[in-house]
Amino acid sequence: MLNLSSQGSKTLGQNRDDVRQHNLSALLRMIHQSGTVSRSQLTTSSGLNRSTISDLVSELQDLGLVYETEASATGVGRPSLQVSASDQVVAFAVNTDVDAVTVGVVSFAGDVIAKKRFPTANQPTADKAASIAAKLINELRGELKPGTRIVGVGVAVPGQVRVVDGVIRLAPHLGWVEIPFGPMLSQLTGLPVYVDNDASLGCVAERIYGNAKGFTDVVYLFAGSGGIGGGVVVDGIQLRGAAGYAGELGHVRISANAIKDYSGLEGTIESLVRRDDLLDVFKLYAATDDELLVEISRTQSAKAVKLIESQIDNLAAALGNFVNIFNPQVIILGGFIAGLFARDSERLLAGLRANSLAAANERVIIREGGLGSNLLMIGAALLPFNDLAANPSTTSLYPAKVKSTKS
Amino acid sequence: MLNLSSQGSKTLGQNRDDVRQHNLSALLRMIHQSGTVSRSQLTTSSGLNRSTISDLVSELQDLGLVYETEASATGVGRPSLQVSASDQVVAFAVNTDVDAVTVGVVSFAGDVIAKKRFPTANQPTADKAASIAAKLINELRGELKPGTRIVGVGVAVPGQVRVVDGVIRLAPHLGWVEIPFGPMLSQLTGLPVYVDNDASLGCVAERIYGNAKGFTDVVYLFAGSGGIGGGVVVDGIQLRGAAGYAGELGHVRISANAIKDYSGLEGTIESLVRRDDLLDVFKLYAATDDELLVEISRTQSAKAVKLIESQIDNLAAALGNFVNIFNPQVIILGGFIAGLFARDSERLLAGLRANSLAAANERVIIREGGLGSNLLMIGAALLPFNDLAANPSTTSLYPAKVKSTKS
DNA sequence: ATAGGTTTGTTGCCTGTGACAACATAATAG
DNA sequence: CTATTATGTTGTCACAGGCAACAAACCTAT
Repeated sequence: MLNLSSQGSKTLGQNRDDVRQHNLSALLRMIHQSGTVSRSQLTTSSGLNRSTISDLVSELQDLGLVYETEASATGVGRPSLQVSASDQVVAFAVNTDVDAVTVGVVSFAGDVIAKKRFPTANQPTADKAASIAAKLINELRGELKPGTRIVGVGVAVPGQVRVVDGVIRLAPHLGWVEIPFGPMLSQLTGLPVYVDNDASLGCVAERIYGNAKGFTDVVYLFAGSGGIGGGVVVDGIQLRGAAGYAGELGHVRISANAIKDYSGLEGTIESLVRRDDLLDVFKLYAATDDELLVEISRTQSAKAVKLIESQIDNLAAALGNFVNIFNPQVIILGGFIAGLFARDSERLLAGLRANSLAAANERVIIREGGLGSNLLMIGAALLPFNDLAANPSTTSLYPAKVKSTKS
Repeated sequence: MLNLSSQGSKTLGQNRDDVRQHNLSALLRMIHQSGTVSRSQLTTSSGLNRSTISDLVSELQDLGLVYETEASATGVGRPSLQVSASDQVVAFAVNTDVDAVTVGVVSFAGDVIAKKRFPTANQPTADKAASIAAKLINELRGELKPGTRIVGVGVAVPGQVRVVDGVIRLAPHLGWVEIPFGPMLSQLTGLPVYVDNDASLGCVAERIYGNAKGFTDVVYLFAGSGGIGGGVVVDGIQLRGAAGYAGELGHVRISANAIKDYSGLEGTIESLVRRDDLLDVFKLYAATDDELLVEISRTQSAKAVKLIESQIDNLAAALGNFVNIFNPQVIILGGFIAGLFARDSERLLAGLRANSLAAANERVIIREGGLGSNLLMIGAALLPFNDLAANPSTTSLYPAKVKSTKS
């Protein structure tokens, strides 16, 4: 019941059935990512014929994945029909964090319909987290409108995930090692479960719905209480590597410093740009990100400023590396490092220029993330949705109400 | 006359003509990369029907790109026809280096048919290099067998290249800045010219013909007198980035050290793992790579050993970063760093483990490059050949003998 | 040798898919 | 109200690949 998403298209040969699937899939992906598109837009951007689009869209409609509405006229000529992603098709998004398990319902149109957060006293064990997630999923499943169909469950985990089989190899903050979380949750819910690293999913979410929308080459860096995670999109495709561990940007070494990070590596960004250090200097304990960002932006304390400048310099060195390695169009910053950038963007940009090749850094755009608290819900839900978009006519969907418990 | 190779397949829609092109292209790529394949192998690995393969192969044959031969029987059943890449179709490969301009003739089958090296006293200017390259190309062009057809010219440059238009942004060792080398050479030869970074091309060459053959996720690192360059293949596709500057692995910072590398960046691998330092300690001046490798392998001098160990440790830190970032299946080392690995592979592997996440490093294979002195010839020739393979029926070829000079 | 089995090449026919053209429909412009 | 423009719809067509039947070339066994 565990699926692996096929994103790298290695179509060596292509028989004729594949063409239909490919076109169906391409259209569905466009509709999914836009939410709503007109049929004429689909025609122009796909290069297919009007009549073909008509045929394909009605097939997607028959599958219940999209619906058409008449649009009010905007110009000359007959107004084109608007095609929208169905809000009757949903995925569950799960985020297992140190202090809570969060489950959301995300529609195929990209909206977070519902969200439940279950706080935990300490880091939950994997078993505990799985049963909490399953419980929340079942509650939310019961609250769905009748007729709603479920694609599957996407899980965002702060750790290294073997994507093919949903095994969490190491989640240092949770203390999880070699946990087959995907199969576990699949067993409990009877739904297909997909698991990936949280920052990688954040990157993909920002690329499709957020501040990296429209770019093909994106570097994403997220810094939270659990260290620094990263994600990369190369030529429009998520960087996964051989087994799915690629994009561990927080553990990139930039210094011979012997301070270790949460995964035991020395001199990495994660070890040098620490949220706790900021909290210490501000004498804040257990602050929210918003409170921390306010302090970063307004502090005048010499000690705090010095720390901030040091963190900016280290961040700049790391970003310089990423620019040399990936030559991205845009770098998205999430978490408190976005605050560092906001505090002194000139210093960060100067450091970036000093640490990277001119040709590669001359056009890089640095931005904060744009998706806020729904980032991981949207990102995790993209896992099942991507699989649906890849095989629109063969992916099986699951009903809102559970009739019989099947494993 | 300057072409840009289309490797990232962003086929949103797909009309029916595209299918034929796609299949033709897929077959041709298989034949190109294998040199010779049987038709039955093409059938099984493409998934297409026997009759379709027959049809497609005869079209490729009509285009003069491949030819068929009868094979001696190897087992039960009718022996399958062998399909080979034509050796009547060639590309020129150019390498502009500090001490010479080298031009080779590479057949579509992957063999280096001829090679001419033109030594230069100092670093040549770009104009000089272009005219030398054009002269060598014209000489070699005259020596081609009649009937040979030319796909184009591929240029490997030690520097940052904007791939789309063949402009060399910065080649520090050559002292070239903002040189439209592609258009210049295209003007002089009347042939389409493709330009890319040398190490990136080396990576692709190793992946297709060398020691990374068959792998989809490859990191390549080459260290020579001109510093350290890198190339990356992700999910079977060359990492290029937004403008083609991606993969500058030599300029990745691993230390806060203030030593600058050839591009002016501090604390990078290129600044810490230097060929000149080794030459100094061995009291070698202007040694060849082979001589240097012998010294590295046999030296017992305490000072030399200490330097080697320090270089290995720095190399390990860099490779650890790449493992965390790319999660590759294999890392290929070229130049004198292959000698470092051979000298003490245990130390390098231990350092790699200390500097990367266990999940990502557990299956990495480290190897030396396998293509030797023809590496860059083969790599550069892949640029025009890739374009040919992408559009087999529409790419125009050029005759061996120049009838009229056309710009 | 000869027959039978196996694998592959070839040929003719069929099917599915998208292109295309003609027409219908719905908006704007005057 | 007509002309123009853009889009949806319908029927026909072309073409690529699948498929089945047959032929060809190899091996093995008797």
